[in-house]
Amino acid sequence: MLVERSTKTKESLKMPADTRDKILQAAFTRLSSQGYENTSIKEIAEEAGVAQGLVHYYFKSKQQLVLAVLMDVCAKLEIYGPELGEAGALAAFENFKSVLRTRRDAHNLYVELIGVGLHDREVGTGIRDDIRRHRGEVEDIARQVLAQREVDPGPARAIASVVWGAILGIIVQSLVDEDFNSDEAVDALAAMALSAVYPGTQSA
Amino acid sequence: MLVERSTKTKESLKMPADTRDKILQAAFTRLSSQGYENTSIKEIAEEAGVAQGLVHYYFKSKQQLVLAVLMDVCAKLEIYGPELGEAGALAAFENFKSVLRTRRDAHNLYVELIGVGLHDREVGTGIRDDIRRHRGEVEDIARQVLAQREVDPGPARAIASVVWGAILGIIVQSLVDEDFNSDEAVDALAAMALSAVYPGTQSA
Amino acid sequence: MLVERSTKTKESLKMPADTRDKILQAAFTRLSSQGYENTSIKEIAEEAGVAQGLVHYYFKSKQQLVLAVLMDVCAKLEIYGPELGEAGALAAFENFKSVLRTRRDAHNLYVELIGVGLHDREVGTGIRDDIRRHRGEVEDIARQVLAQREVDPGPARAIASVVWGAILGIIVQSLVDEDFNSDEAVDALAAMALSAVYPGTQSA
Amino acid sequence: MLVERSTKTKESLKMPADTRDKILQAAFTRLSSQGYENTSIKEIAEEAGVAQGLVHYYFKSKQQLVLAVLMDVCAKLEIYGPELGEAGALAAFENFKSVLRTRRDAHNLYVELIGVGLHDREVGTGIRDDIRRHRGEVEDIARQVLAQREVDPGPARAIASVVWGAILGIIVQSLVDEDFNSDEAVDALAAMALSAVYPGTQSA
DNA sequence: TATGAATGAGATTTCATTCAT
DNA sequence: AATGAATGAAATCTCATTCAT
Repeated sequence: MLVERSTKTKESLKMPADTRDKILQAAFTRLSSQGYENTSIKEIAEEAGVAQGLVHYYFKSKQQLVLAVLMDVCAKLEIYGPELGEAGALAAFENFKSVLRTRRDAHNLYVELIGVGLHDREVGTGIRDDIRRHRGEVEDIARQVLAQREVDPGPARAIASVVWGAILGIIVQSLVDEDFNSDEAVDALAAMALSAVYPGTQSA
Repeated sequence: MLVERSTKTKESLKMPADTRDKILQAAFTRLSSQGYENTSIKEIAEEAGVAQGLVHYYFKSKQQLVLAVLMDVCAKLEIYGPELGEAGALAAFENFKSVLRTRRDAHNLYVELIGVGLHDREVGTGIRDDIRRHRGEVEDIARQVLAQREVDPGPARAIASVVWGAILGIIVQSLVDEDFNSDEAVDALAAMALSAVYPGTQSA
Repeated sequence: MLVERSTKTKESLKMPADTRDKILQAAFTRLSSQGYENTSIKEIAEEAGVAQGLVHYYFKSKQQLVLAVLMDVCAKLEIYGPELGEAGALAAFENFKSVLRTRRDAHNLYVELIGVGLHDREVGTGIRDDIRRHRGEVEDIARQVLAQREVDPGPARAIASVVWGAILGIIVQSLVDEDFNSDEAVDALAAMALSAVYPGTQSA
Repeated sequence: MLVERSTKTKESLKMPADTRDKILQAAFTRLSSQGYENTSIKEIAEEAGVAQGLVHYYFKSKQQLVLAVLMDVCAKLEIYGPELGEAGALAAFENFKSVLRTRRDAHNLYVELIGVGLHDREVGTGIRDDIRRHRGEVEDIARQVLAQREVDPGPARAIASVVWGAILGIIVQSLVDEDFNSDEAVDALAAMALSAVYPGTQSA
């Protein structure tokens, strides 16, 4: 929606969206590298090159600002492509491996905000909805695969819970432990997810 | 309350450990329910029923106190029993299902401290070591199962990365989303983990 | 000065006086209900439905705006009618009883501005002049009554000080204390004022 | 209660009450001379010679501090002596005349806090209770006088409303208008109050 | 060991005012 | 006349930490 405003061809106009974006960018930069509580509004304003008060002009509170940043981040974590079924799943896992390397900053912020969300209603809701959305997407893929294999689609939800959980857990491990071999882990997850589709049917 | 200390049943010395524990307990209570940054030393002291200054007598800083609490929490998250091999794995998964319900407070704190650890060297190290230890234990079990089945134990580490990751991810989802069906998820994880042991060999 | 502008031929032009008045009205509404320091220019602008900057276009500063509002309010506190002498006094007291009910908002603002005026030169001057004017009007009536009764008009000023003081004090009590019986108080004041005219002559 | 602590003969003890009092004194000084909104916690701390944070250590908020100061001020406004009946009334009026000169600072603060109290629940309650108390005391005196004169004590409350109202109004006028002759006003009030006791009986 | 007063830095937030358009 | 983005100062409040007793 912000984009619409910047698509105005007349570049001479005051473009408040630019300022808002500058602040959002600055907030993301600082928050992802320093953490939620170690980042002050003052620092964000400095990073953005604007007066401190302006941050509150665009975002009512620090919480609201963080929430806006979170929404941006969530979008950046998308790992699914256009392909469907098993091919789509494999492509997504492949993509995830590279995202794990290129989006460390976003992951950093995301994981920290999970923690923040545990004690902050609004952030918590944002995180929860994002997790639900992602899990839902994984469930769709699982359902497609199960359909391809012509077996009971029942366990799709449970499988999605595990797969998305493992994705979260792999993200955490790769952030926390510099020695963690994330490629190996993602490959194993892919194998387990795709092979386990059958047995899951019986046990769930 | 202070009087208890005068029950110097053992050596004539005062027993500071009592006080220290009281503070640790209080810190855990408050931290797990309110979060790291929403909990002040003053509140912890009040919860423990001691003077504010005493907290700094036992713990050099808030960070050190949190670190000490973290160690306690890590111990509480143990899910493995004495059994070995596949039976041990199944028992651990069973146990995990109940721990998910009974240790919400510990999980809350743990997950938040993962976030804190991303920007705090000391907490980060504590978390990382704990995660490595857990993953190592899972790896041991995986190795036992693979041995039982007389197949290549090579993928044990990768499997452990996925399984422990999924455990973390399931913890997060159960904390964040009140509608999350964690039993279903753990059952699916158990099925995937135990059935997928074979295919993992080829793909990793 | 407002009048001059509105003497523009009539309705064909945009009527800035309208805007100015809108702002004044909005300021009165907010100030009287929220208080001086709890009301921001931004709120007043919103209440008036104009841009924030426009408030400063019409009023150099918040102080000036408040001063303008004060003038309006003062006019609204008039309690004297056209009648003279004792009849005029009685009518004024009667009128005061109903004003106490219908102008609570104006009284609210007035009383608060008395407080503000104690530490703000300009507001203080406005309040002082208004009080002097009111007291002068009371003094006129007192003088008429004393003349009617053919006694020394000397104590008129002192009586006015008391009567106007009591009016202020009754306003305050009726604002501050929801259980205050203002009718009873005003009746007593009327009785005391009119009966005391004689004895006052001796003691003052 | 604070006094008790300072009555400890051992003057070597840390006397927190001293610090609290220092802050209260400083707050009164600044508030009465600069006004509620023009006085910052920082200034009060400086006036008291303590760190800013200490003010919040003793008083949870600025509001609470002001409330505490208000209580002190209310005590200082007492104008009644030990005498009873008409003599007591006359003495109180006499006393009031000098208090008007000597307690300008307290009156300043009191009047401003009436204004503040209109939009601040807690301050408002404090003011209301104080006004009720004072009015009650005046009512007692009025009742004594009426009893002395053996007439109906019914109008005592109404008379008190007027007399205390006039006292408030005279305070305001003497603060706001440097030319106001307060002695003259108080004398007139005394005369009106004492002479009007009779007619009031009939009219109220 | 234990207390709690005292410190001082820093964080969020509010707001009157200015200014370019 | 009108807009609303932008500024910068200041205010309240919180808090980890220190220190004298």
